[in-house]
Amino acid sequence: MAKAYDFKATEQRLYDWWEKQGYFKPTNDPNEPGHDPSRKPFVISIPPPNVTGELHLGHAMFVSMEDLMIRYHRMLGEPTLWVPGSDHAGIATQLQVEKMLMATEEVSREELGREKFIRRTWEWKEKYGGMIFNQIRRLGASCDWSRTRFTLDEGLSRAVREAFVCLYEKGLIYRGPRMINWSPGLKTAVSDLEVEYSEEPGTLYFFKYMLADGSGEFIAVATTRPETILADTAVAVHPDDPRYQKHISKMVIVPMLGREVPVIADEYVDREFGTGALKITPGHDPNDYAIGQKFNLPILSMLDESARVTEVGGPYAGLDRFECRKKIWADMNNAGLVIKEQPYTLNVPRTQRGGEIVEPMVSTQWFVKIQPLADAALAAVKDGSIKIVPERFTKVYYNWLETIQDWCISRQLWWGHRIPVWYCSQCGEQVVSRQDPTSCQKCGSKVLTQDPDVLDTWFSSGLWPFSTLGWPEETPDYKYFYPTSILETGYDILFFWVTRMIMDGIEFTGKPPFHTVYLHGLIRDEKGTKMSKTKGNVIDPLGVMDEMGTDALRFTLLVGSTPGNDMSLSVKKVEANRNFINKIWNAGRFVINALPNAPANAADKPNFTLADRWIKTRLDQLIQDVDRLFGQHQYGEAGRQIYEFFWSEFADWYLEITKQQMAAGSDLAFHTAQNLVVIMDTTLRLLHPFVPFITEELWGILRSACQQHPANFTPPSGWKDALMIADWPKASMSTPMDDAALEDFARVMDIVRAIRNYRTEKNVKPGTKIEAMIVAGDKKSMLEQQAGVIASLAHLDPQKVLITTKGILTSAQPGLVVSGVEIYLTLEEVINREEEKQRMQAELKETVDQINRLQTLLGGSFAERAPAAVVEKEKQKLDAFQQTAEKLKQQLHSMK
RNA sequence: GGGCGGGUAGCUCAGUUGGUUAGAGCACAUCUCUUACACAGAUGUGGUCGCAGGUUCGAGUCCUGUUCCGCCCA
Repeated sequence: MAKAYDFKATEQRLYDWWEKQGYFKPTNDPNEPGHDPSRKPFVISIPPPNVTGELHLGHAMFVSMEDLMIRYHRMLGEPTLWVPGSDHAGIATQLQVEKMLMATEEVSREELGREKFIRRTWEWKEKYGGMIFNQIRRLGASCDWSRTRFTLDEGLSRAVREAFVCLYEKGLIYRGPRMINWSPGLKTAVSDLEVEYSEEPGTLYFFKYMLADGSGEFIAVATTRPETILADTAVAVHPDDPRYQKHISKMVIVPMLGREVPVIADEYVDREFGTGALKITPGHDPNDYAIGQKFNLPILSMLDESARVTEVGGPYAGLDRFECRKKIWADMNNAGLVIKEQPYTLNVPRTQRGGEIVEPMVSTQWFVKIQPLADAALAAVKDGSIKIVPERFTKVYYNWLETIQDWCISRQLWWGHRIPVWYCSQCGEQVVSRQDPTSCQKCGSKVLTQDPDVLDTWFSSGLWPFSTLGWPEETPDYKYFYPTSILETGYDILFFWVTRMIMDGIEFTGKPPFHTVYLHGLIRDEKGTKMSKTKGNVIDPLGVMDEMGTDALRFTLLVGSTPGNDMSLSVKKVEANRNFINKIWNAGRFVINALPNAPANAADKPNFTLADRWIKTRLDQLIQDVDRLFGQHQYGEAGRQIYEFFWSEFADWYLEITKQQMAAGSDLAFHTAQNLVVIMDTTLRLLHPFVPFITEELWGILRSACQQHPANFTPPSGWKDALMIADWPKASMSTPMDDAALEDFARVMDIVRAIRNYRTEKNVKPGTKIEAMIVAGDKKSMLEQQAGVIASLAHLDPQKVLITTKGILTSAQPGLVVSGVEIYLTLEEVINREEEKQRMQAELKETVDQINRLQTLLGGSFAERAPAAVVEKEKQKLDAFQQTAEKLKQQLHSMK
């Protein structure tokens, strides 16, 4: 075995082997004979990455997290399925392909035409769409690739149609002109969720709305967008505002256009803002739209799909929206209508993709009437059918669903699921159909035109947990694996995706699509800022894996994060975990190399040493803790505990001690070897969901090393063909735990640490073996048995370690007092009596401080009110401190 | 404006039924190539747990207020 773990020589090989062996496929497959439907499966559907996507840390996070869950449940023996797939990402993909076509062939989408463009996009998808999957494989993802799905596949497209038609038939989908968010660059509508607001410096423009009665009076109005004056259809004031009451119901003149519009009164108007008078543009502002509806105002659209001024804008027609703003303001200035300008912070709506300014516009689009679906989704969480982890997101979920608006689902794109609606050019009938119709159902005309729009990508993603399993067909997969178990994803797509899946799941299948939603945090750079390409602070997970290995990255992501909280990632952290991986390797190497040195068999039953008992007890505790933490979705904490156990207890202490036990030969060596195998095997199992590669590799070597040994050292559950399908550990020992072993070993550790500390303080070379006497009182026999252990770990001369009941000092030697025992080290050459006295006095002072603290504590109401066990614990501490103080005093006295 | 999260060692972060001397990694200092590992071992330095109150025998942990940072929603 190599001295350091070589992940490069391991990862790909193991992954291919796992896959070839079929381990990623579920056991108890419903499509195979002998399927038992009563066994409960564990199922996750992957959050589908975009086909355009390249692996980033967000992917690495969810893959690591979900693979952990999947591997854990697989080892628990459950039929386990992780369904992979990707989504077609309408806008992103279309943009990418357009860009590519422009760059390589200088041809635009429009020049190519819809059909050809779609064909080219499919070609592009076939070529590059699998890239992300290969990158996900590198992370060790144990998903069932034979069940890979894509949202535009035939089956999933059928699901989309079914869903659309179902909703339509129930009256939950409608089409009509509404105020929507329009992206002039992409020339499509986007949903409310796809708009992000950013605070930006802008200007508040004050101007005059002249009264139409020729009186020369005017109403001063402030706006952030002067160009929209062109589409104003009213001026609104507050009904109780004394400044404007006299103007209510009069007409005013739209600047530059001369149209007359009414002055209306509505309590919506904020008297404090601007001048207290508001221009109303129902065609270009969501709030004004609502007022327009209320007062039945005409809606004027002064911008076209490219955000250029329409004929509504009269002389300004044809201008871009921002050019128009400048021009009209200049003209108004010349006309004496301008009052002033003042700096103002705007809340600018921008598209999530591309970042251009979104234009609120009235447009005819398709919508889902969402409230009925939202109500059901709310109920599912409220009644506990679905649990959200961490729980605090439940509130966010409620709040969003309670204030939800109808969902604009049509997009003016080509890449996506085309809306299954046809219009008859003869009679104007609207045909909504699961199958492409050949003739109009009303007049029989064969001249039908399909709606040109496609559906929002999230419309298909919302069906994902069941569409991937075959719905609307009642396939064996759907029947057995649906509903799924846990939905794991980042909290940033709680609204986009999670709530939609819940709504759709309940609506279409009658069941919540999963029982638990686990949300992880976002990954930021080491300064805690969001990673972005423009900032150049992106850490590429592939690069990290190339450098440090997959396991190091996975462990960092899994253990460095707590549920729902963002984490910052730095290469340093990954490096630390790379070191841990190497530690595992070397500990494993030690165990494996120890096996040939163990005798072929033992003459007697094991007579476990204190160290053996201690480590096994600790292992049992660990197993229990890990199970408990996994049960609470505290995966990171579980990983930290395994790490601590492995490094600070197993490797630092137990392995060191077994060197002696192995060297002793005979039965002790045999049972030690066996014990080493048990601990190693068990920790590898516990670690496997976190770091699958190193553990699988090492476990395989361990297994063959065991099998080469005459005694075989077979674990109770036998050797499986692979660790990834091996059994999850069970705590072996009965309760109560071996508390005596924990306590005694803690004492041994204290003694060893005290001696090491003292040696370092006195600059004793590690090679110098020193003589020691330990005055152990009633711990004599226990410590006598541990004398060898203490000697070797503390570098004492094993021939000259004396354990006694009482101190029999030949000379006044300085001693250490720890854990109720006194330690006298023979270090004549380095002893400075004054120094020693000072050290001991300092220790005594500290001890006395503790005694005082505890006496005060125990003398107060604590002793009466606190639980007896807690009080007892403190009493024991006091007792120990008192003994220590007594011993220190005696020693100081004898040094005089 | 409403909601949520965070503020713990120089840095990055754990600390989930409140238990009385608050942990890790990194960094730093000293020593050691002791036959698993220098991607290591040993030892050490370092914290009034944002601030102010409160509940409690006991608060990093619960409550109230407050400040700063971040996020989400409107």
